Amino acid sequence: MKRTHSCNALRGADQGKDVTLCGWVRRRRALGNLIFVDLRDREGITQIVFDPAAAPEAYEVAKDIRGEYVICVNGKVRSRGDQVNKDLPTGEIEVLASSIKVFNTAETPPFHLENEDPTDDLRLRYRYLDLRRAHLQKALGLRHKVALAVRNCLDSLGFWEIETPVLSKSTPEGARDYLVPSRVHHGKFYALPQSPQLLKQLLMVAGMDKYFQITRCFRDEDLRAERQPEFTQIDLEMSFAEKEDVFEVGEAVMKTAFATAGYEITTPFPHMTWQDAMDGYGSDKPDLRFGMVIQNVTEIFKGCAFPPFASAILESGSIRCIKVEGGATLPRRRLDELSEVAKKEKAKGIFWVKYEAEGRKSPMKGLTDEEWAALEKQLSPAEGDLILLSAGPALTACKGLGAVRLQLGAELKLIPENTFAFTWITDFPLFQYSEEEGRWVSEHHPFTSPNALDFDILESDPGHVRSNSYDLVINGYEVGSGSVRIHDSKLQDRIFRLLKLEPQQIEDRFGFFINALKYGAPPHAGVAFGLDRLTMLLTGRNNIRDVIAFPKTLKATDLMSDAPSTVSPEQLDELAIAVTRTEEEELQG
RNA sequence: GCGGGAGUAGCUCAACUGGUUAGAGCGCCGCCCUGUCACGGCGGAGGUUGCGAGUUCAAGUCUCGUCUCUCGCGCCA
Repeated sequence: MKRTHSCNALRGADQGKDVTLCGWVRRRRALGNLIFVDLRDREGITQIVFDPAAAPEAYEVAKDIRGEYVICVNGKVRSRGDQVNKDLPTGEIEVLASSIKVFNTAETPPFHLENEDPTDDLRLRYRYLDLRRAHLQKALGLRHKVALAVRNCLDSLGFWEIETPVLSKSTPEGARDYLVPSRVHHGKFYALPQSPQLLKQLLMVAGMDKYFQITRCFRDEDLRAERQPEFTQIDLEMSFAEKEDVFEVGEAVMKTAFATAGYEITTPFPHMTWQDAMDGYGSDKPDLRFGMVIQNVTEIFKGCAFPPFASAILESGSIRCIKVEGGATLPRRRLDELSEVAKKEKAKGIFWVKYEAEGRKSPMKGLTDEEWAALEKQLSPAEGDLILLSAGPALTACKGLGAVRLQLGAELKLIPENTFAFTWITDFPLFQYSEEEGRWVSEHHPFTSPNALDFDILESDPGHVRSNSYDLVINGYEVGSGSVRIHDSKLQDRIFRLLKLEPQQIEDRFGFFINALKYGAPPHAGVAFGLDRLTMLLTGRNNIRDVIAFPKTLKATDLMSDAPSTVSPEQLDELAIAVTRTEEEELQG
């Protein structure tokens, strides 16, 4: 029996057709001498009827089928008359079975495929069953469509998809690498790419002009809800391009991706400097779906007698605040909790002012009438509002309030559903001082071009050098990241030296790359978008696992196949590798 | 590495202040039922309360340790 239709294909107009459907038994309902089966495949559900009067042999077989059996049914489409099932696209019809073939039986699944998500470990252990569930089938279908549309979009813009190796060279600046031992060269290792960064730049040197690749990247770092050890990037690079050119391409890609999911979006996207993002939202990935912008009120409290403010200003700190509309109803206990949230970001805790019917209420004592008046002039609080203030170094005060802002945004339901707020964040600092390593390290990666305006302070004031880089932020998620690259080997060398890399280290790790820059490297720029996070946003989920077929746990294990696992002594010997301690030994102490 | 949450029947959960034989819904098995679609009715099976110690006359419940999953911080150029 060859399948003629999907389980979501048949409609009222198909009445009388002979069809063959294949799929899984979603549910069987036996009513004495009549059996209904909901047959499910990737596309949808069709009701099958087994009637002993019409097909006694098929009916006998159908008596014994159970949930998740794999069957093929031959039959005739017929109308359900006035018994339409409005919940199904195929609800107007059913198929009266004339014959049935059972391809395979199935054990009772360990969880209900129709209900809410069961616990995560169970889902991952039986991922092949979890994937039969509608939301995952939809997500993977959409992911495919998005990737396809993006490929076509980039092709139409003149980009070529070029593959780069997965077995590549370790580049210890940045995230931990996944290593692959070499059998041929004992003691040497390949690394799985954290991104195809250097190779795509070399493709620019090679004259490929416009490159893209939808490719897997690997980072051996601790995981989060939106972070997996291996993930897929829409990676692209273009020659003779400035950041505006990358924005244009990136916006075209986003427009295509969102259109695939049925969302019309507006381009170009707004821009915001890193400094403005930190000042206004306390984050380099601000969620712009709601307001509650952080304000600077330092000027108002210059010379203030309130000790926490006075000492903050004395230490050249800053006083920042947010106005929480309708927040005056928050109980004292909740305000204390929010203060803890701010403290987790190393802020000093927050002070509050409530505007109630009886008037202003606040534990802050010793503020003058002028100071109150100035604060209220700037924030114009209405009755029922709450003002939260944080004093201290500007960055930590903002980060603390930013964390509070996010919690309140969710708690007070200020975040509209099904909306997308896009922003390019620009002008990141190029370097960040690492106390741990006692040197400046790249904020982004060491191939990022500094802002030309800051060339002359590169060595003298590295902390204030801005980079020619940009992130695409959507709804508080970093969905893309890119930069204009350094294409001058002398400048690249200067950056490496500034990062205190030894000449020998530079030569060993990046020598081939610096060398390539000497052979006619064009100016170039690029960006990479996270396909997983993008699809996650498009499906309205908040976990990346829901758009990946076979994801790993937060501890980077695969519960289904039990990877990672031990290997045989023979395998290790062939690689000249000795395991000095195992997880089990470490656990025993 | 740090902090929070969860772990009780196949699944989702309940079990008060430590106290009877650890329950419910769904699922599963059997019988009945010709228009169901979360079918219905009757009956039944099913438990090492994650694991290990401890306190107690008595532990699902309290204490300590540990494992797994998860959320966040650090980390993630």
